[in-house]
Amino acid sequence: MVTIKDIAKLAKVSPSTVSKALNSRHDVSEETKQKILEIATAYDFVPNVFGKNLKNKKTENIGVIFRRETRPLSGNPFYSRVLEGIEAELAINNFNLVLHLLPNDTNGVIPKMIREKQVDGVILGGAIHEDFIRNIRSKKMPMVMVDPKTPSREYQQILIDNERGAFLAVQYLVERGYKRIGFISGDLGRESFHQRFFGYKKALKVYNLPFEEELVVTGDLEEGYEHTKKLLQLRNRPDAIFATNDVNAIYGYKAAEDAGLKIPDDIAFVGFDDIALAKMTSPPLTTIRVYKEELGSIAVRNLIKIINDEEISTGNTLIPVRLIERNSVRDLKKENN
Amino acid sequence: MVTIKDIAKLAKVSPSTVSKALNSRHDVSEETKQKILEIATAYDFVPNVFGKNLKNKKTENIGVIFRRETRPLSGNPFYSRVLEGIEAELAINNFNLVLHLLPNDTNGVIPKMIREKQVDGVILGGAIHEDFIRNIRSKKMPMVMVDPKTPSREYQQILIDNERGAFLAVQYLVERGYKRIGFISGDLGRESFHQRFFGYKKALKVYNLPFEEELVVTGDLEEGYEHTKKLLQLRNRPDAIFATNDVNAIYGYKAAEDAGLKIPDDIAFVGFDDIALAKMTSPPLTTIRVYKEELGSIAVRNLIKIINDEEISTGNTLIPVRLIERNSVRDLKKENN
DNA sequence: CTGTTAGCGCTTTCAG
DNA sequence: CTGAAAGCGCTAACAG
Repeated sequence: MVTIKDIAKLAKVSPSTVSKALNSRHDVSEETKQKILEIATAYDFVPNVFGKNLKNKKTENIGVIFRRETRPLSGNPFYSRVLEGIEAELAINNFNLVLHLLPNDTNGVIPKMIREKQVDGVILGGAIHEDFIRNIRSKKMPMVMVDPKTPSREYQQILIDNERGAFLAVQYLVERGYKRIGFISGDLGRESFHQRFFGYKKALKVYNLPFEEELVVTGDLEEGYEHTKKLLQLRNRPDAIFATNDVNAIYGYKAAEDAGLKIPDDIAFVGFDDIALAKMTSPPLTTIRVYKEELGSIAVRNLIKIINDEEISTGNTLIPVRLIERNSVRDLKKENN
Repeated sequence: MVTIKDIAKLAKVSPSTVSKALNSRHDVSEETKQKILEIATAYDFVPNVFGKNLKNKKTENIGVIFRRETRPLSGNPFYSRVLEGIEAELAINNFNLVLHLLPNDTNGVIPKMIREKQVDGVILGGAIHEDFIRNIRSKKMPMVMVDPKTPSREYQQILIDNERGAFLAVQYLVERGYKRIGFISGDLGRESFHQRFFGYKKALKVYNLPFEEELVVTGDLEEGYEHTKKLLQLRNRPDAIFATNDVNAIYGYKAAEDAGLKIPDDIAFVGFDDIALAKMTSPPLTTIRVYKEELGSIAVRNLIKIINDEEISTGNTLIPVRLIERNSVRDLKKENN
């Protein structure tokens, strides 16, 4: 292991001069700096992070904490994409990504990396328990939350434009002639779903459609099958279903098929998230695209700003969404002409 | 930030005694040790990793490097599960997980964590380029490879029992009366697929079925649609298809449907991997289950042994597989009676 | 512009 | 059994 001392000896200067040269300080002559840099590269010198960090109290590590979802289908396709966005952005900014997955039974144990202060900041994602968040915050660690379970003004949050996404979905259906639009969703206690519900109601109001309690079924993240079944058993069943996540929509497909209905001929579906699977189903699912990598990338950029004190550590960032048209909705109006 | 010095002062002993007490050295009296430990907990003392590591040259970090696949569907469902297995096992062993995803255009740049020696060892996964692996090995970093693209005896590999898996799949079909079994796969240059091909041929031989070149179609990871289509256009089309990964099988479903065939009535499918999606398709896919978390967990355990010099750094570990019976194959024999 | 000195927090001799 | 001293690799303050 070649150290700064070795380089100093080779360059016939003092270690501090080497340090200055390597860190592009201004109090070194261009000449010696060049010589030192040459030798450093020649000997493949890499500064020891631990020596460095002991001094500057910077780790160049960012912690990423996601909740591990029980059902692999629900959490993964979404969060693994967010993670990719985070990873790419961190790599660009020369940070290491230290990953920790939280067991579902949030046992409140603070992860090693936080306890031992091995990260300069942390990004949280998924339905993380409030107690855990409070624990982290008590450590005064810079932090950013991606798609939080509950809203808060006490730390930075990167949010999906859920309300608008839901509005777009319902609007799309209404404009194509659908009038009884079912709503199936995971627990509305989760902020994202709550906002999507709000967008759904808002669209109904804007288009003068009645809001009917019986068309709303919510519960577990992946109960789309049961939810859809319930809606289909109504005396006056919906002609379309808006699912607040794609996984639920896809389970809904199955319920519709089992009930002998053809999609989109007998019933239309619109999802939310645009997971990879959405375009592989038959028919491919019309859905609201969430820019998952973007969420991750913005989270990183904001966190870095907080760490560098360039930005206050609260406030929200809203990531836009977009409707992706596929084949799970037909245009009733066009066909009626 | 409370340091070992502070604790020393509070306990009225020297810093070195505190260090000994905290590390359960034997040259401290039980009495002082207890006192120190009490104070340490009372003041919520956590040793500074950087001070520690500067001394011991241990980082308590393990690097995990996966190749980021272009098509999210192919790599993710498999590797994100392996990653979960790795994470859980590392957490148990009190290591941090430092994640790095390799761009597809392996630009040969060594990740920061390796360059700066911030990890004690590294786990590689996915179709990683040979040059990159060589680069890492030149750093003399302990390493373990999960499901390697190419075999090697120069480092530890954690392998799936691919040959047996493929054998089981084909055997299952043969025993149910299938005689013309198509084989669709990603590139056979990838070791896992090559072994599955071997298992396929072996089973045919054991059951005295002819091996027919025209029934084998290989290529890109997710060309299952095209591959299946090609097989279905044969004058004498196969009565079953064995796909070396579930994603291909599921694309194959679509090709079969588009050709007006019912699964499993007109054609049977068996996949490989058992990704979460496999049981959600219609019909649910019979496939070979790979214990993905297990792969990750074993990788970690072996790597730790290598780091601790308890095990030589070469050799393979084979993870067993199992056939999961669902509804994409019917029993031709039973029905013929 | 350069080098000396001190110190980040911890561990490890080694003398007492 | 305890503590003083030295040092891991690096940086910063301050003389020169």
